[in-house]
Amino acid sequence: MDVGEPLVPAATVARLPLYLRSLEQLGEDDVATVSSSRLAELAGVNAAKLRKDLSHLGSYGTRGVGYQVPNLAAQIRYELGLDEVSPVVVIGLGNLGQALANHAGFGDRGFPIVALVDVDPAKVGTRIGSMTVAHLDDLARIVTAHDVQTAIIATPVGAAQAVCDQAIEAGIVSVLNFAPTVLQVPEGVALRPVDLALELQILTYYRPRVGRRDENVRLLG
Amino acid sequence: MDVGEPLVPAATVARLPLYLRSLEQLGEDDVATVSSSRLAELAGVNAAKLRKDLSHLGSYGTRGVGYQVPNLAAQIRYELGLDEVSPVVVIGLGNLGQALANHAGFGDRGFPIVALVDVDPAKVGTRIGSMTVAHLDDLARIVTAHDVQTAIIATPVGAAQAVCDQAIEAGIVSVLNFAPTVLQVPEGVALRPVDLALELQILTYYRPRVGRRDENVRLLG
DNA sequence: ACGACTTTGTGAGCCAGTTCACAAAGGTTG
DNA sequence: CAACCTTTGTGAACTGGCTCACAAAGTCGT
Repeated sequence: MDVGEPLVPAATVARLPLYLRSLEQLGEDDVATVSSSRLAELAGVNAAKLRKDLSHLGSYGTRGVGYQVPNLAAQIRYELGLDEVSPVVVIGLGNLGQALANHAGFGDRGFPIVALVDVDPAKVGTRIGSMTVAHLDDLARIVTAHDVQTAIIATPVGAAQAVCDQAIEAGIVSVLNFAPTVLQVPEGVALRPVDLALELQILTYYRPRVGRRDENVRLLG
Repeated sequence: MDVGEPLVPAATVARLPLYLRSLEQLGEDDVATVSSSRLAELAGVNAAKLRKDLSHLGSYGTRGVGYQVPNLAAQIRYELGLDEVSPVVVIGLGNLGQALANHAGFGDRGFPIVALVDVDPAKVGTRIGSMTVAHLDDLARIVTAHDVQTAIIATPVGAAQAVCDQAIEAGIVSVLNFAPTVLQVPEGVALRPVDLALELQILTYYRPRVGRRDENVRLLG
């Protein structure tokens, strides 16, 4: 477990930010150390799973005591690549895009939004929050100027693939897609889809309903 | 595979809305029938997996032809419980909450937002889109009046658990949580967390980086 | 009516991820 | 300093989900 570089399983990677979130909350309360069982409780996962997850990043807790809160947080940040700030561009400024542009949660957690882009002439040039909307054609210039690697796509479905292609062409290597459609990206580009209505649809299945087996009604990852 | 009621695996349930989305797109183009391989391609999954998923809902395709598009869509809708419209209330009208309130994607897909709720006196009484913001204290009344079962929580972290408890008290049985914190809900209430910054953090791990193993750079569910 | 072709539905094997349970490691106390 | 207590790190068993591959079922052209 430390040959070359240990490979972290996808399921673990998806949970590391969750642990980090809890650790940051603990840090704000000046808690110096935390046990796996307590941290697992905060993160809403099983303690054994948490320990196994942490073992993948070669983390050192102290037996009998637990983990150093700031220490472990730093290790997770390093592993995820969060040790430096990642500027983000938002593409598509409909309702959702505008909200995401204003959403403080991104900047607070290391993803400042540094540019906004759209194609609609009615939107280009207007100000949203403290930024001016640029035209999609300027994307390549913006990406280079701000060294942006991450794009949030919030365009209509019809435009999403073309916009995505253009963003990758401009140098984007990491895409968070809010358009409810499947995007194709070349090898070497990271993509994550987020479909808000789809989440509600999943919830609906688990919502208790009459005349249906409802044993499996519970919370889910 | 049809004794009593077949139980659908969680992984399958999470994909059904994805299939439905593709089917609805096909339907708009008046495509009558689709093969598993084509549908799988559209949904971005493996064809065998798609067929196994559909087999869980006892769906009948025709060998040599494929699936009837409207038919299969209806079956998935039924299985998920989407055969009737589910009104939703948004709680917490900061930046994100306001955007979600205006987001057309919910109403379009069967989840009309029928009420907005906040505690801030500066917000209560103001209009957002076509709705007036009500006070959190009115939640129980609203839930009963509109027969709302689903709440979207978009409050700050500090308020989220209390608000969630209150919503459940008021009769909510299905919660989509945008506050970046773990919520506890009683048995019988369905909960799904959505943490937008967390998605970016996961992306960051898979984004190609120098001086790091980067073999596993690809798209992920 | 029959043969060629397409595509489904699924058994079997496989792989990843989860849980269990415990030995080893460190701290702490008398 | 030794016995005790807590908590980690992990091997081993297990579970669920994924993929493969193919027989069965159906269509379509002739």
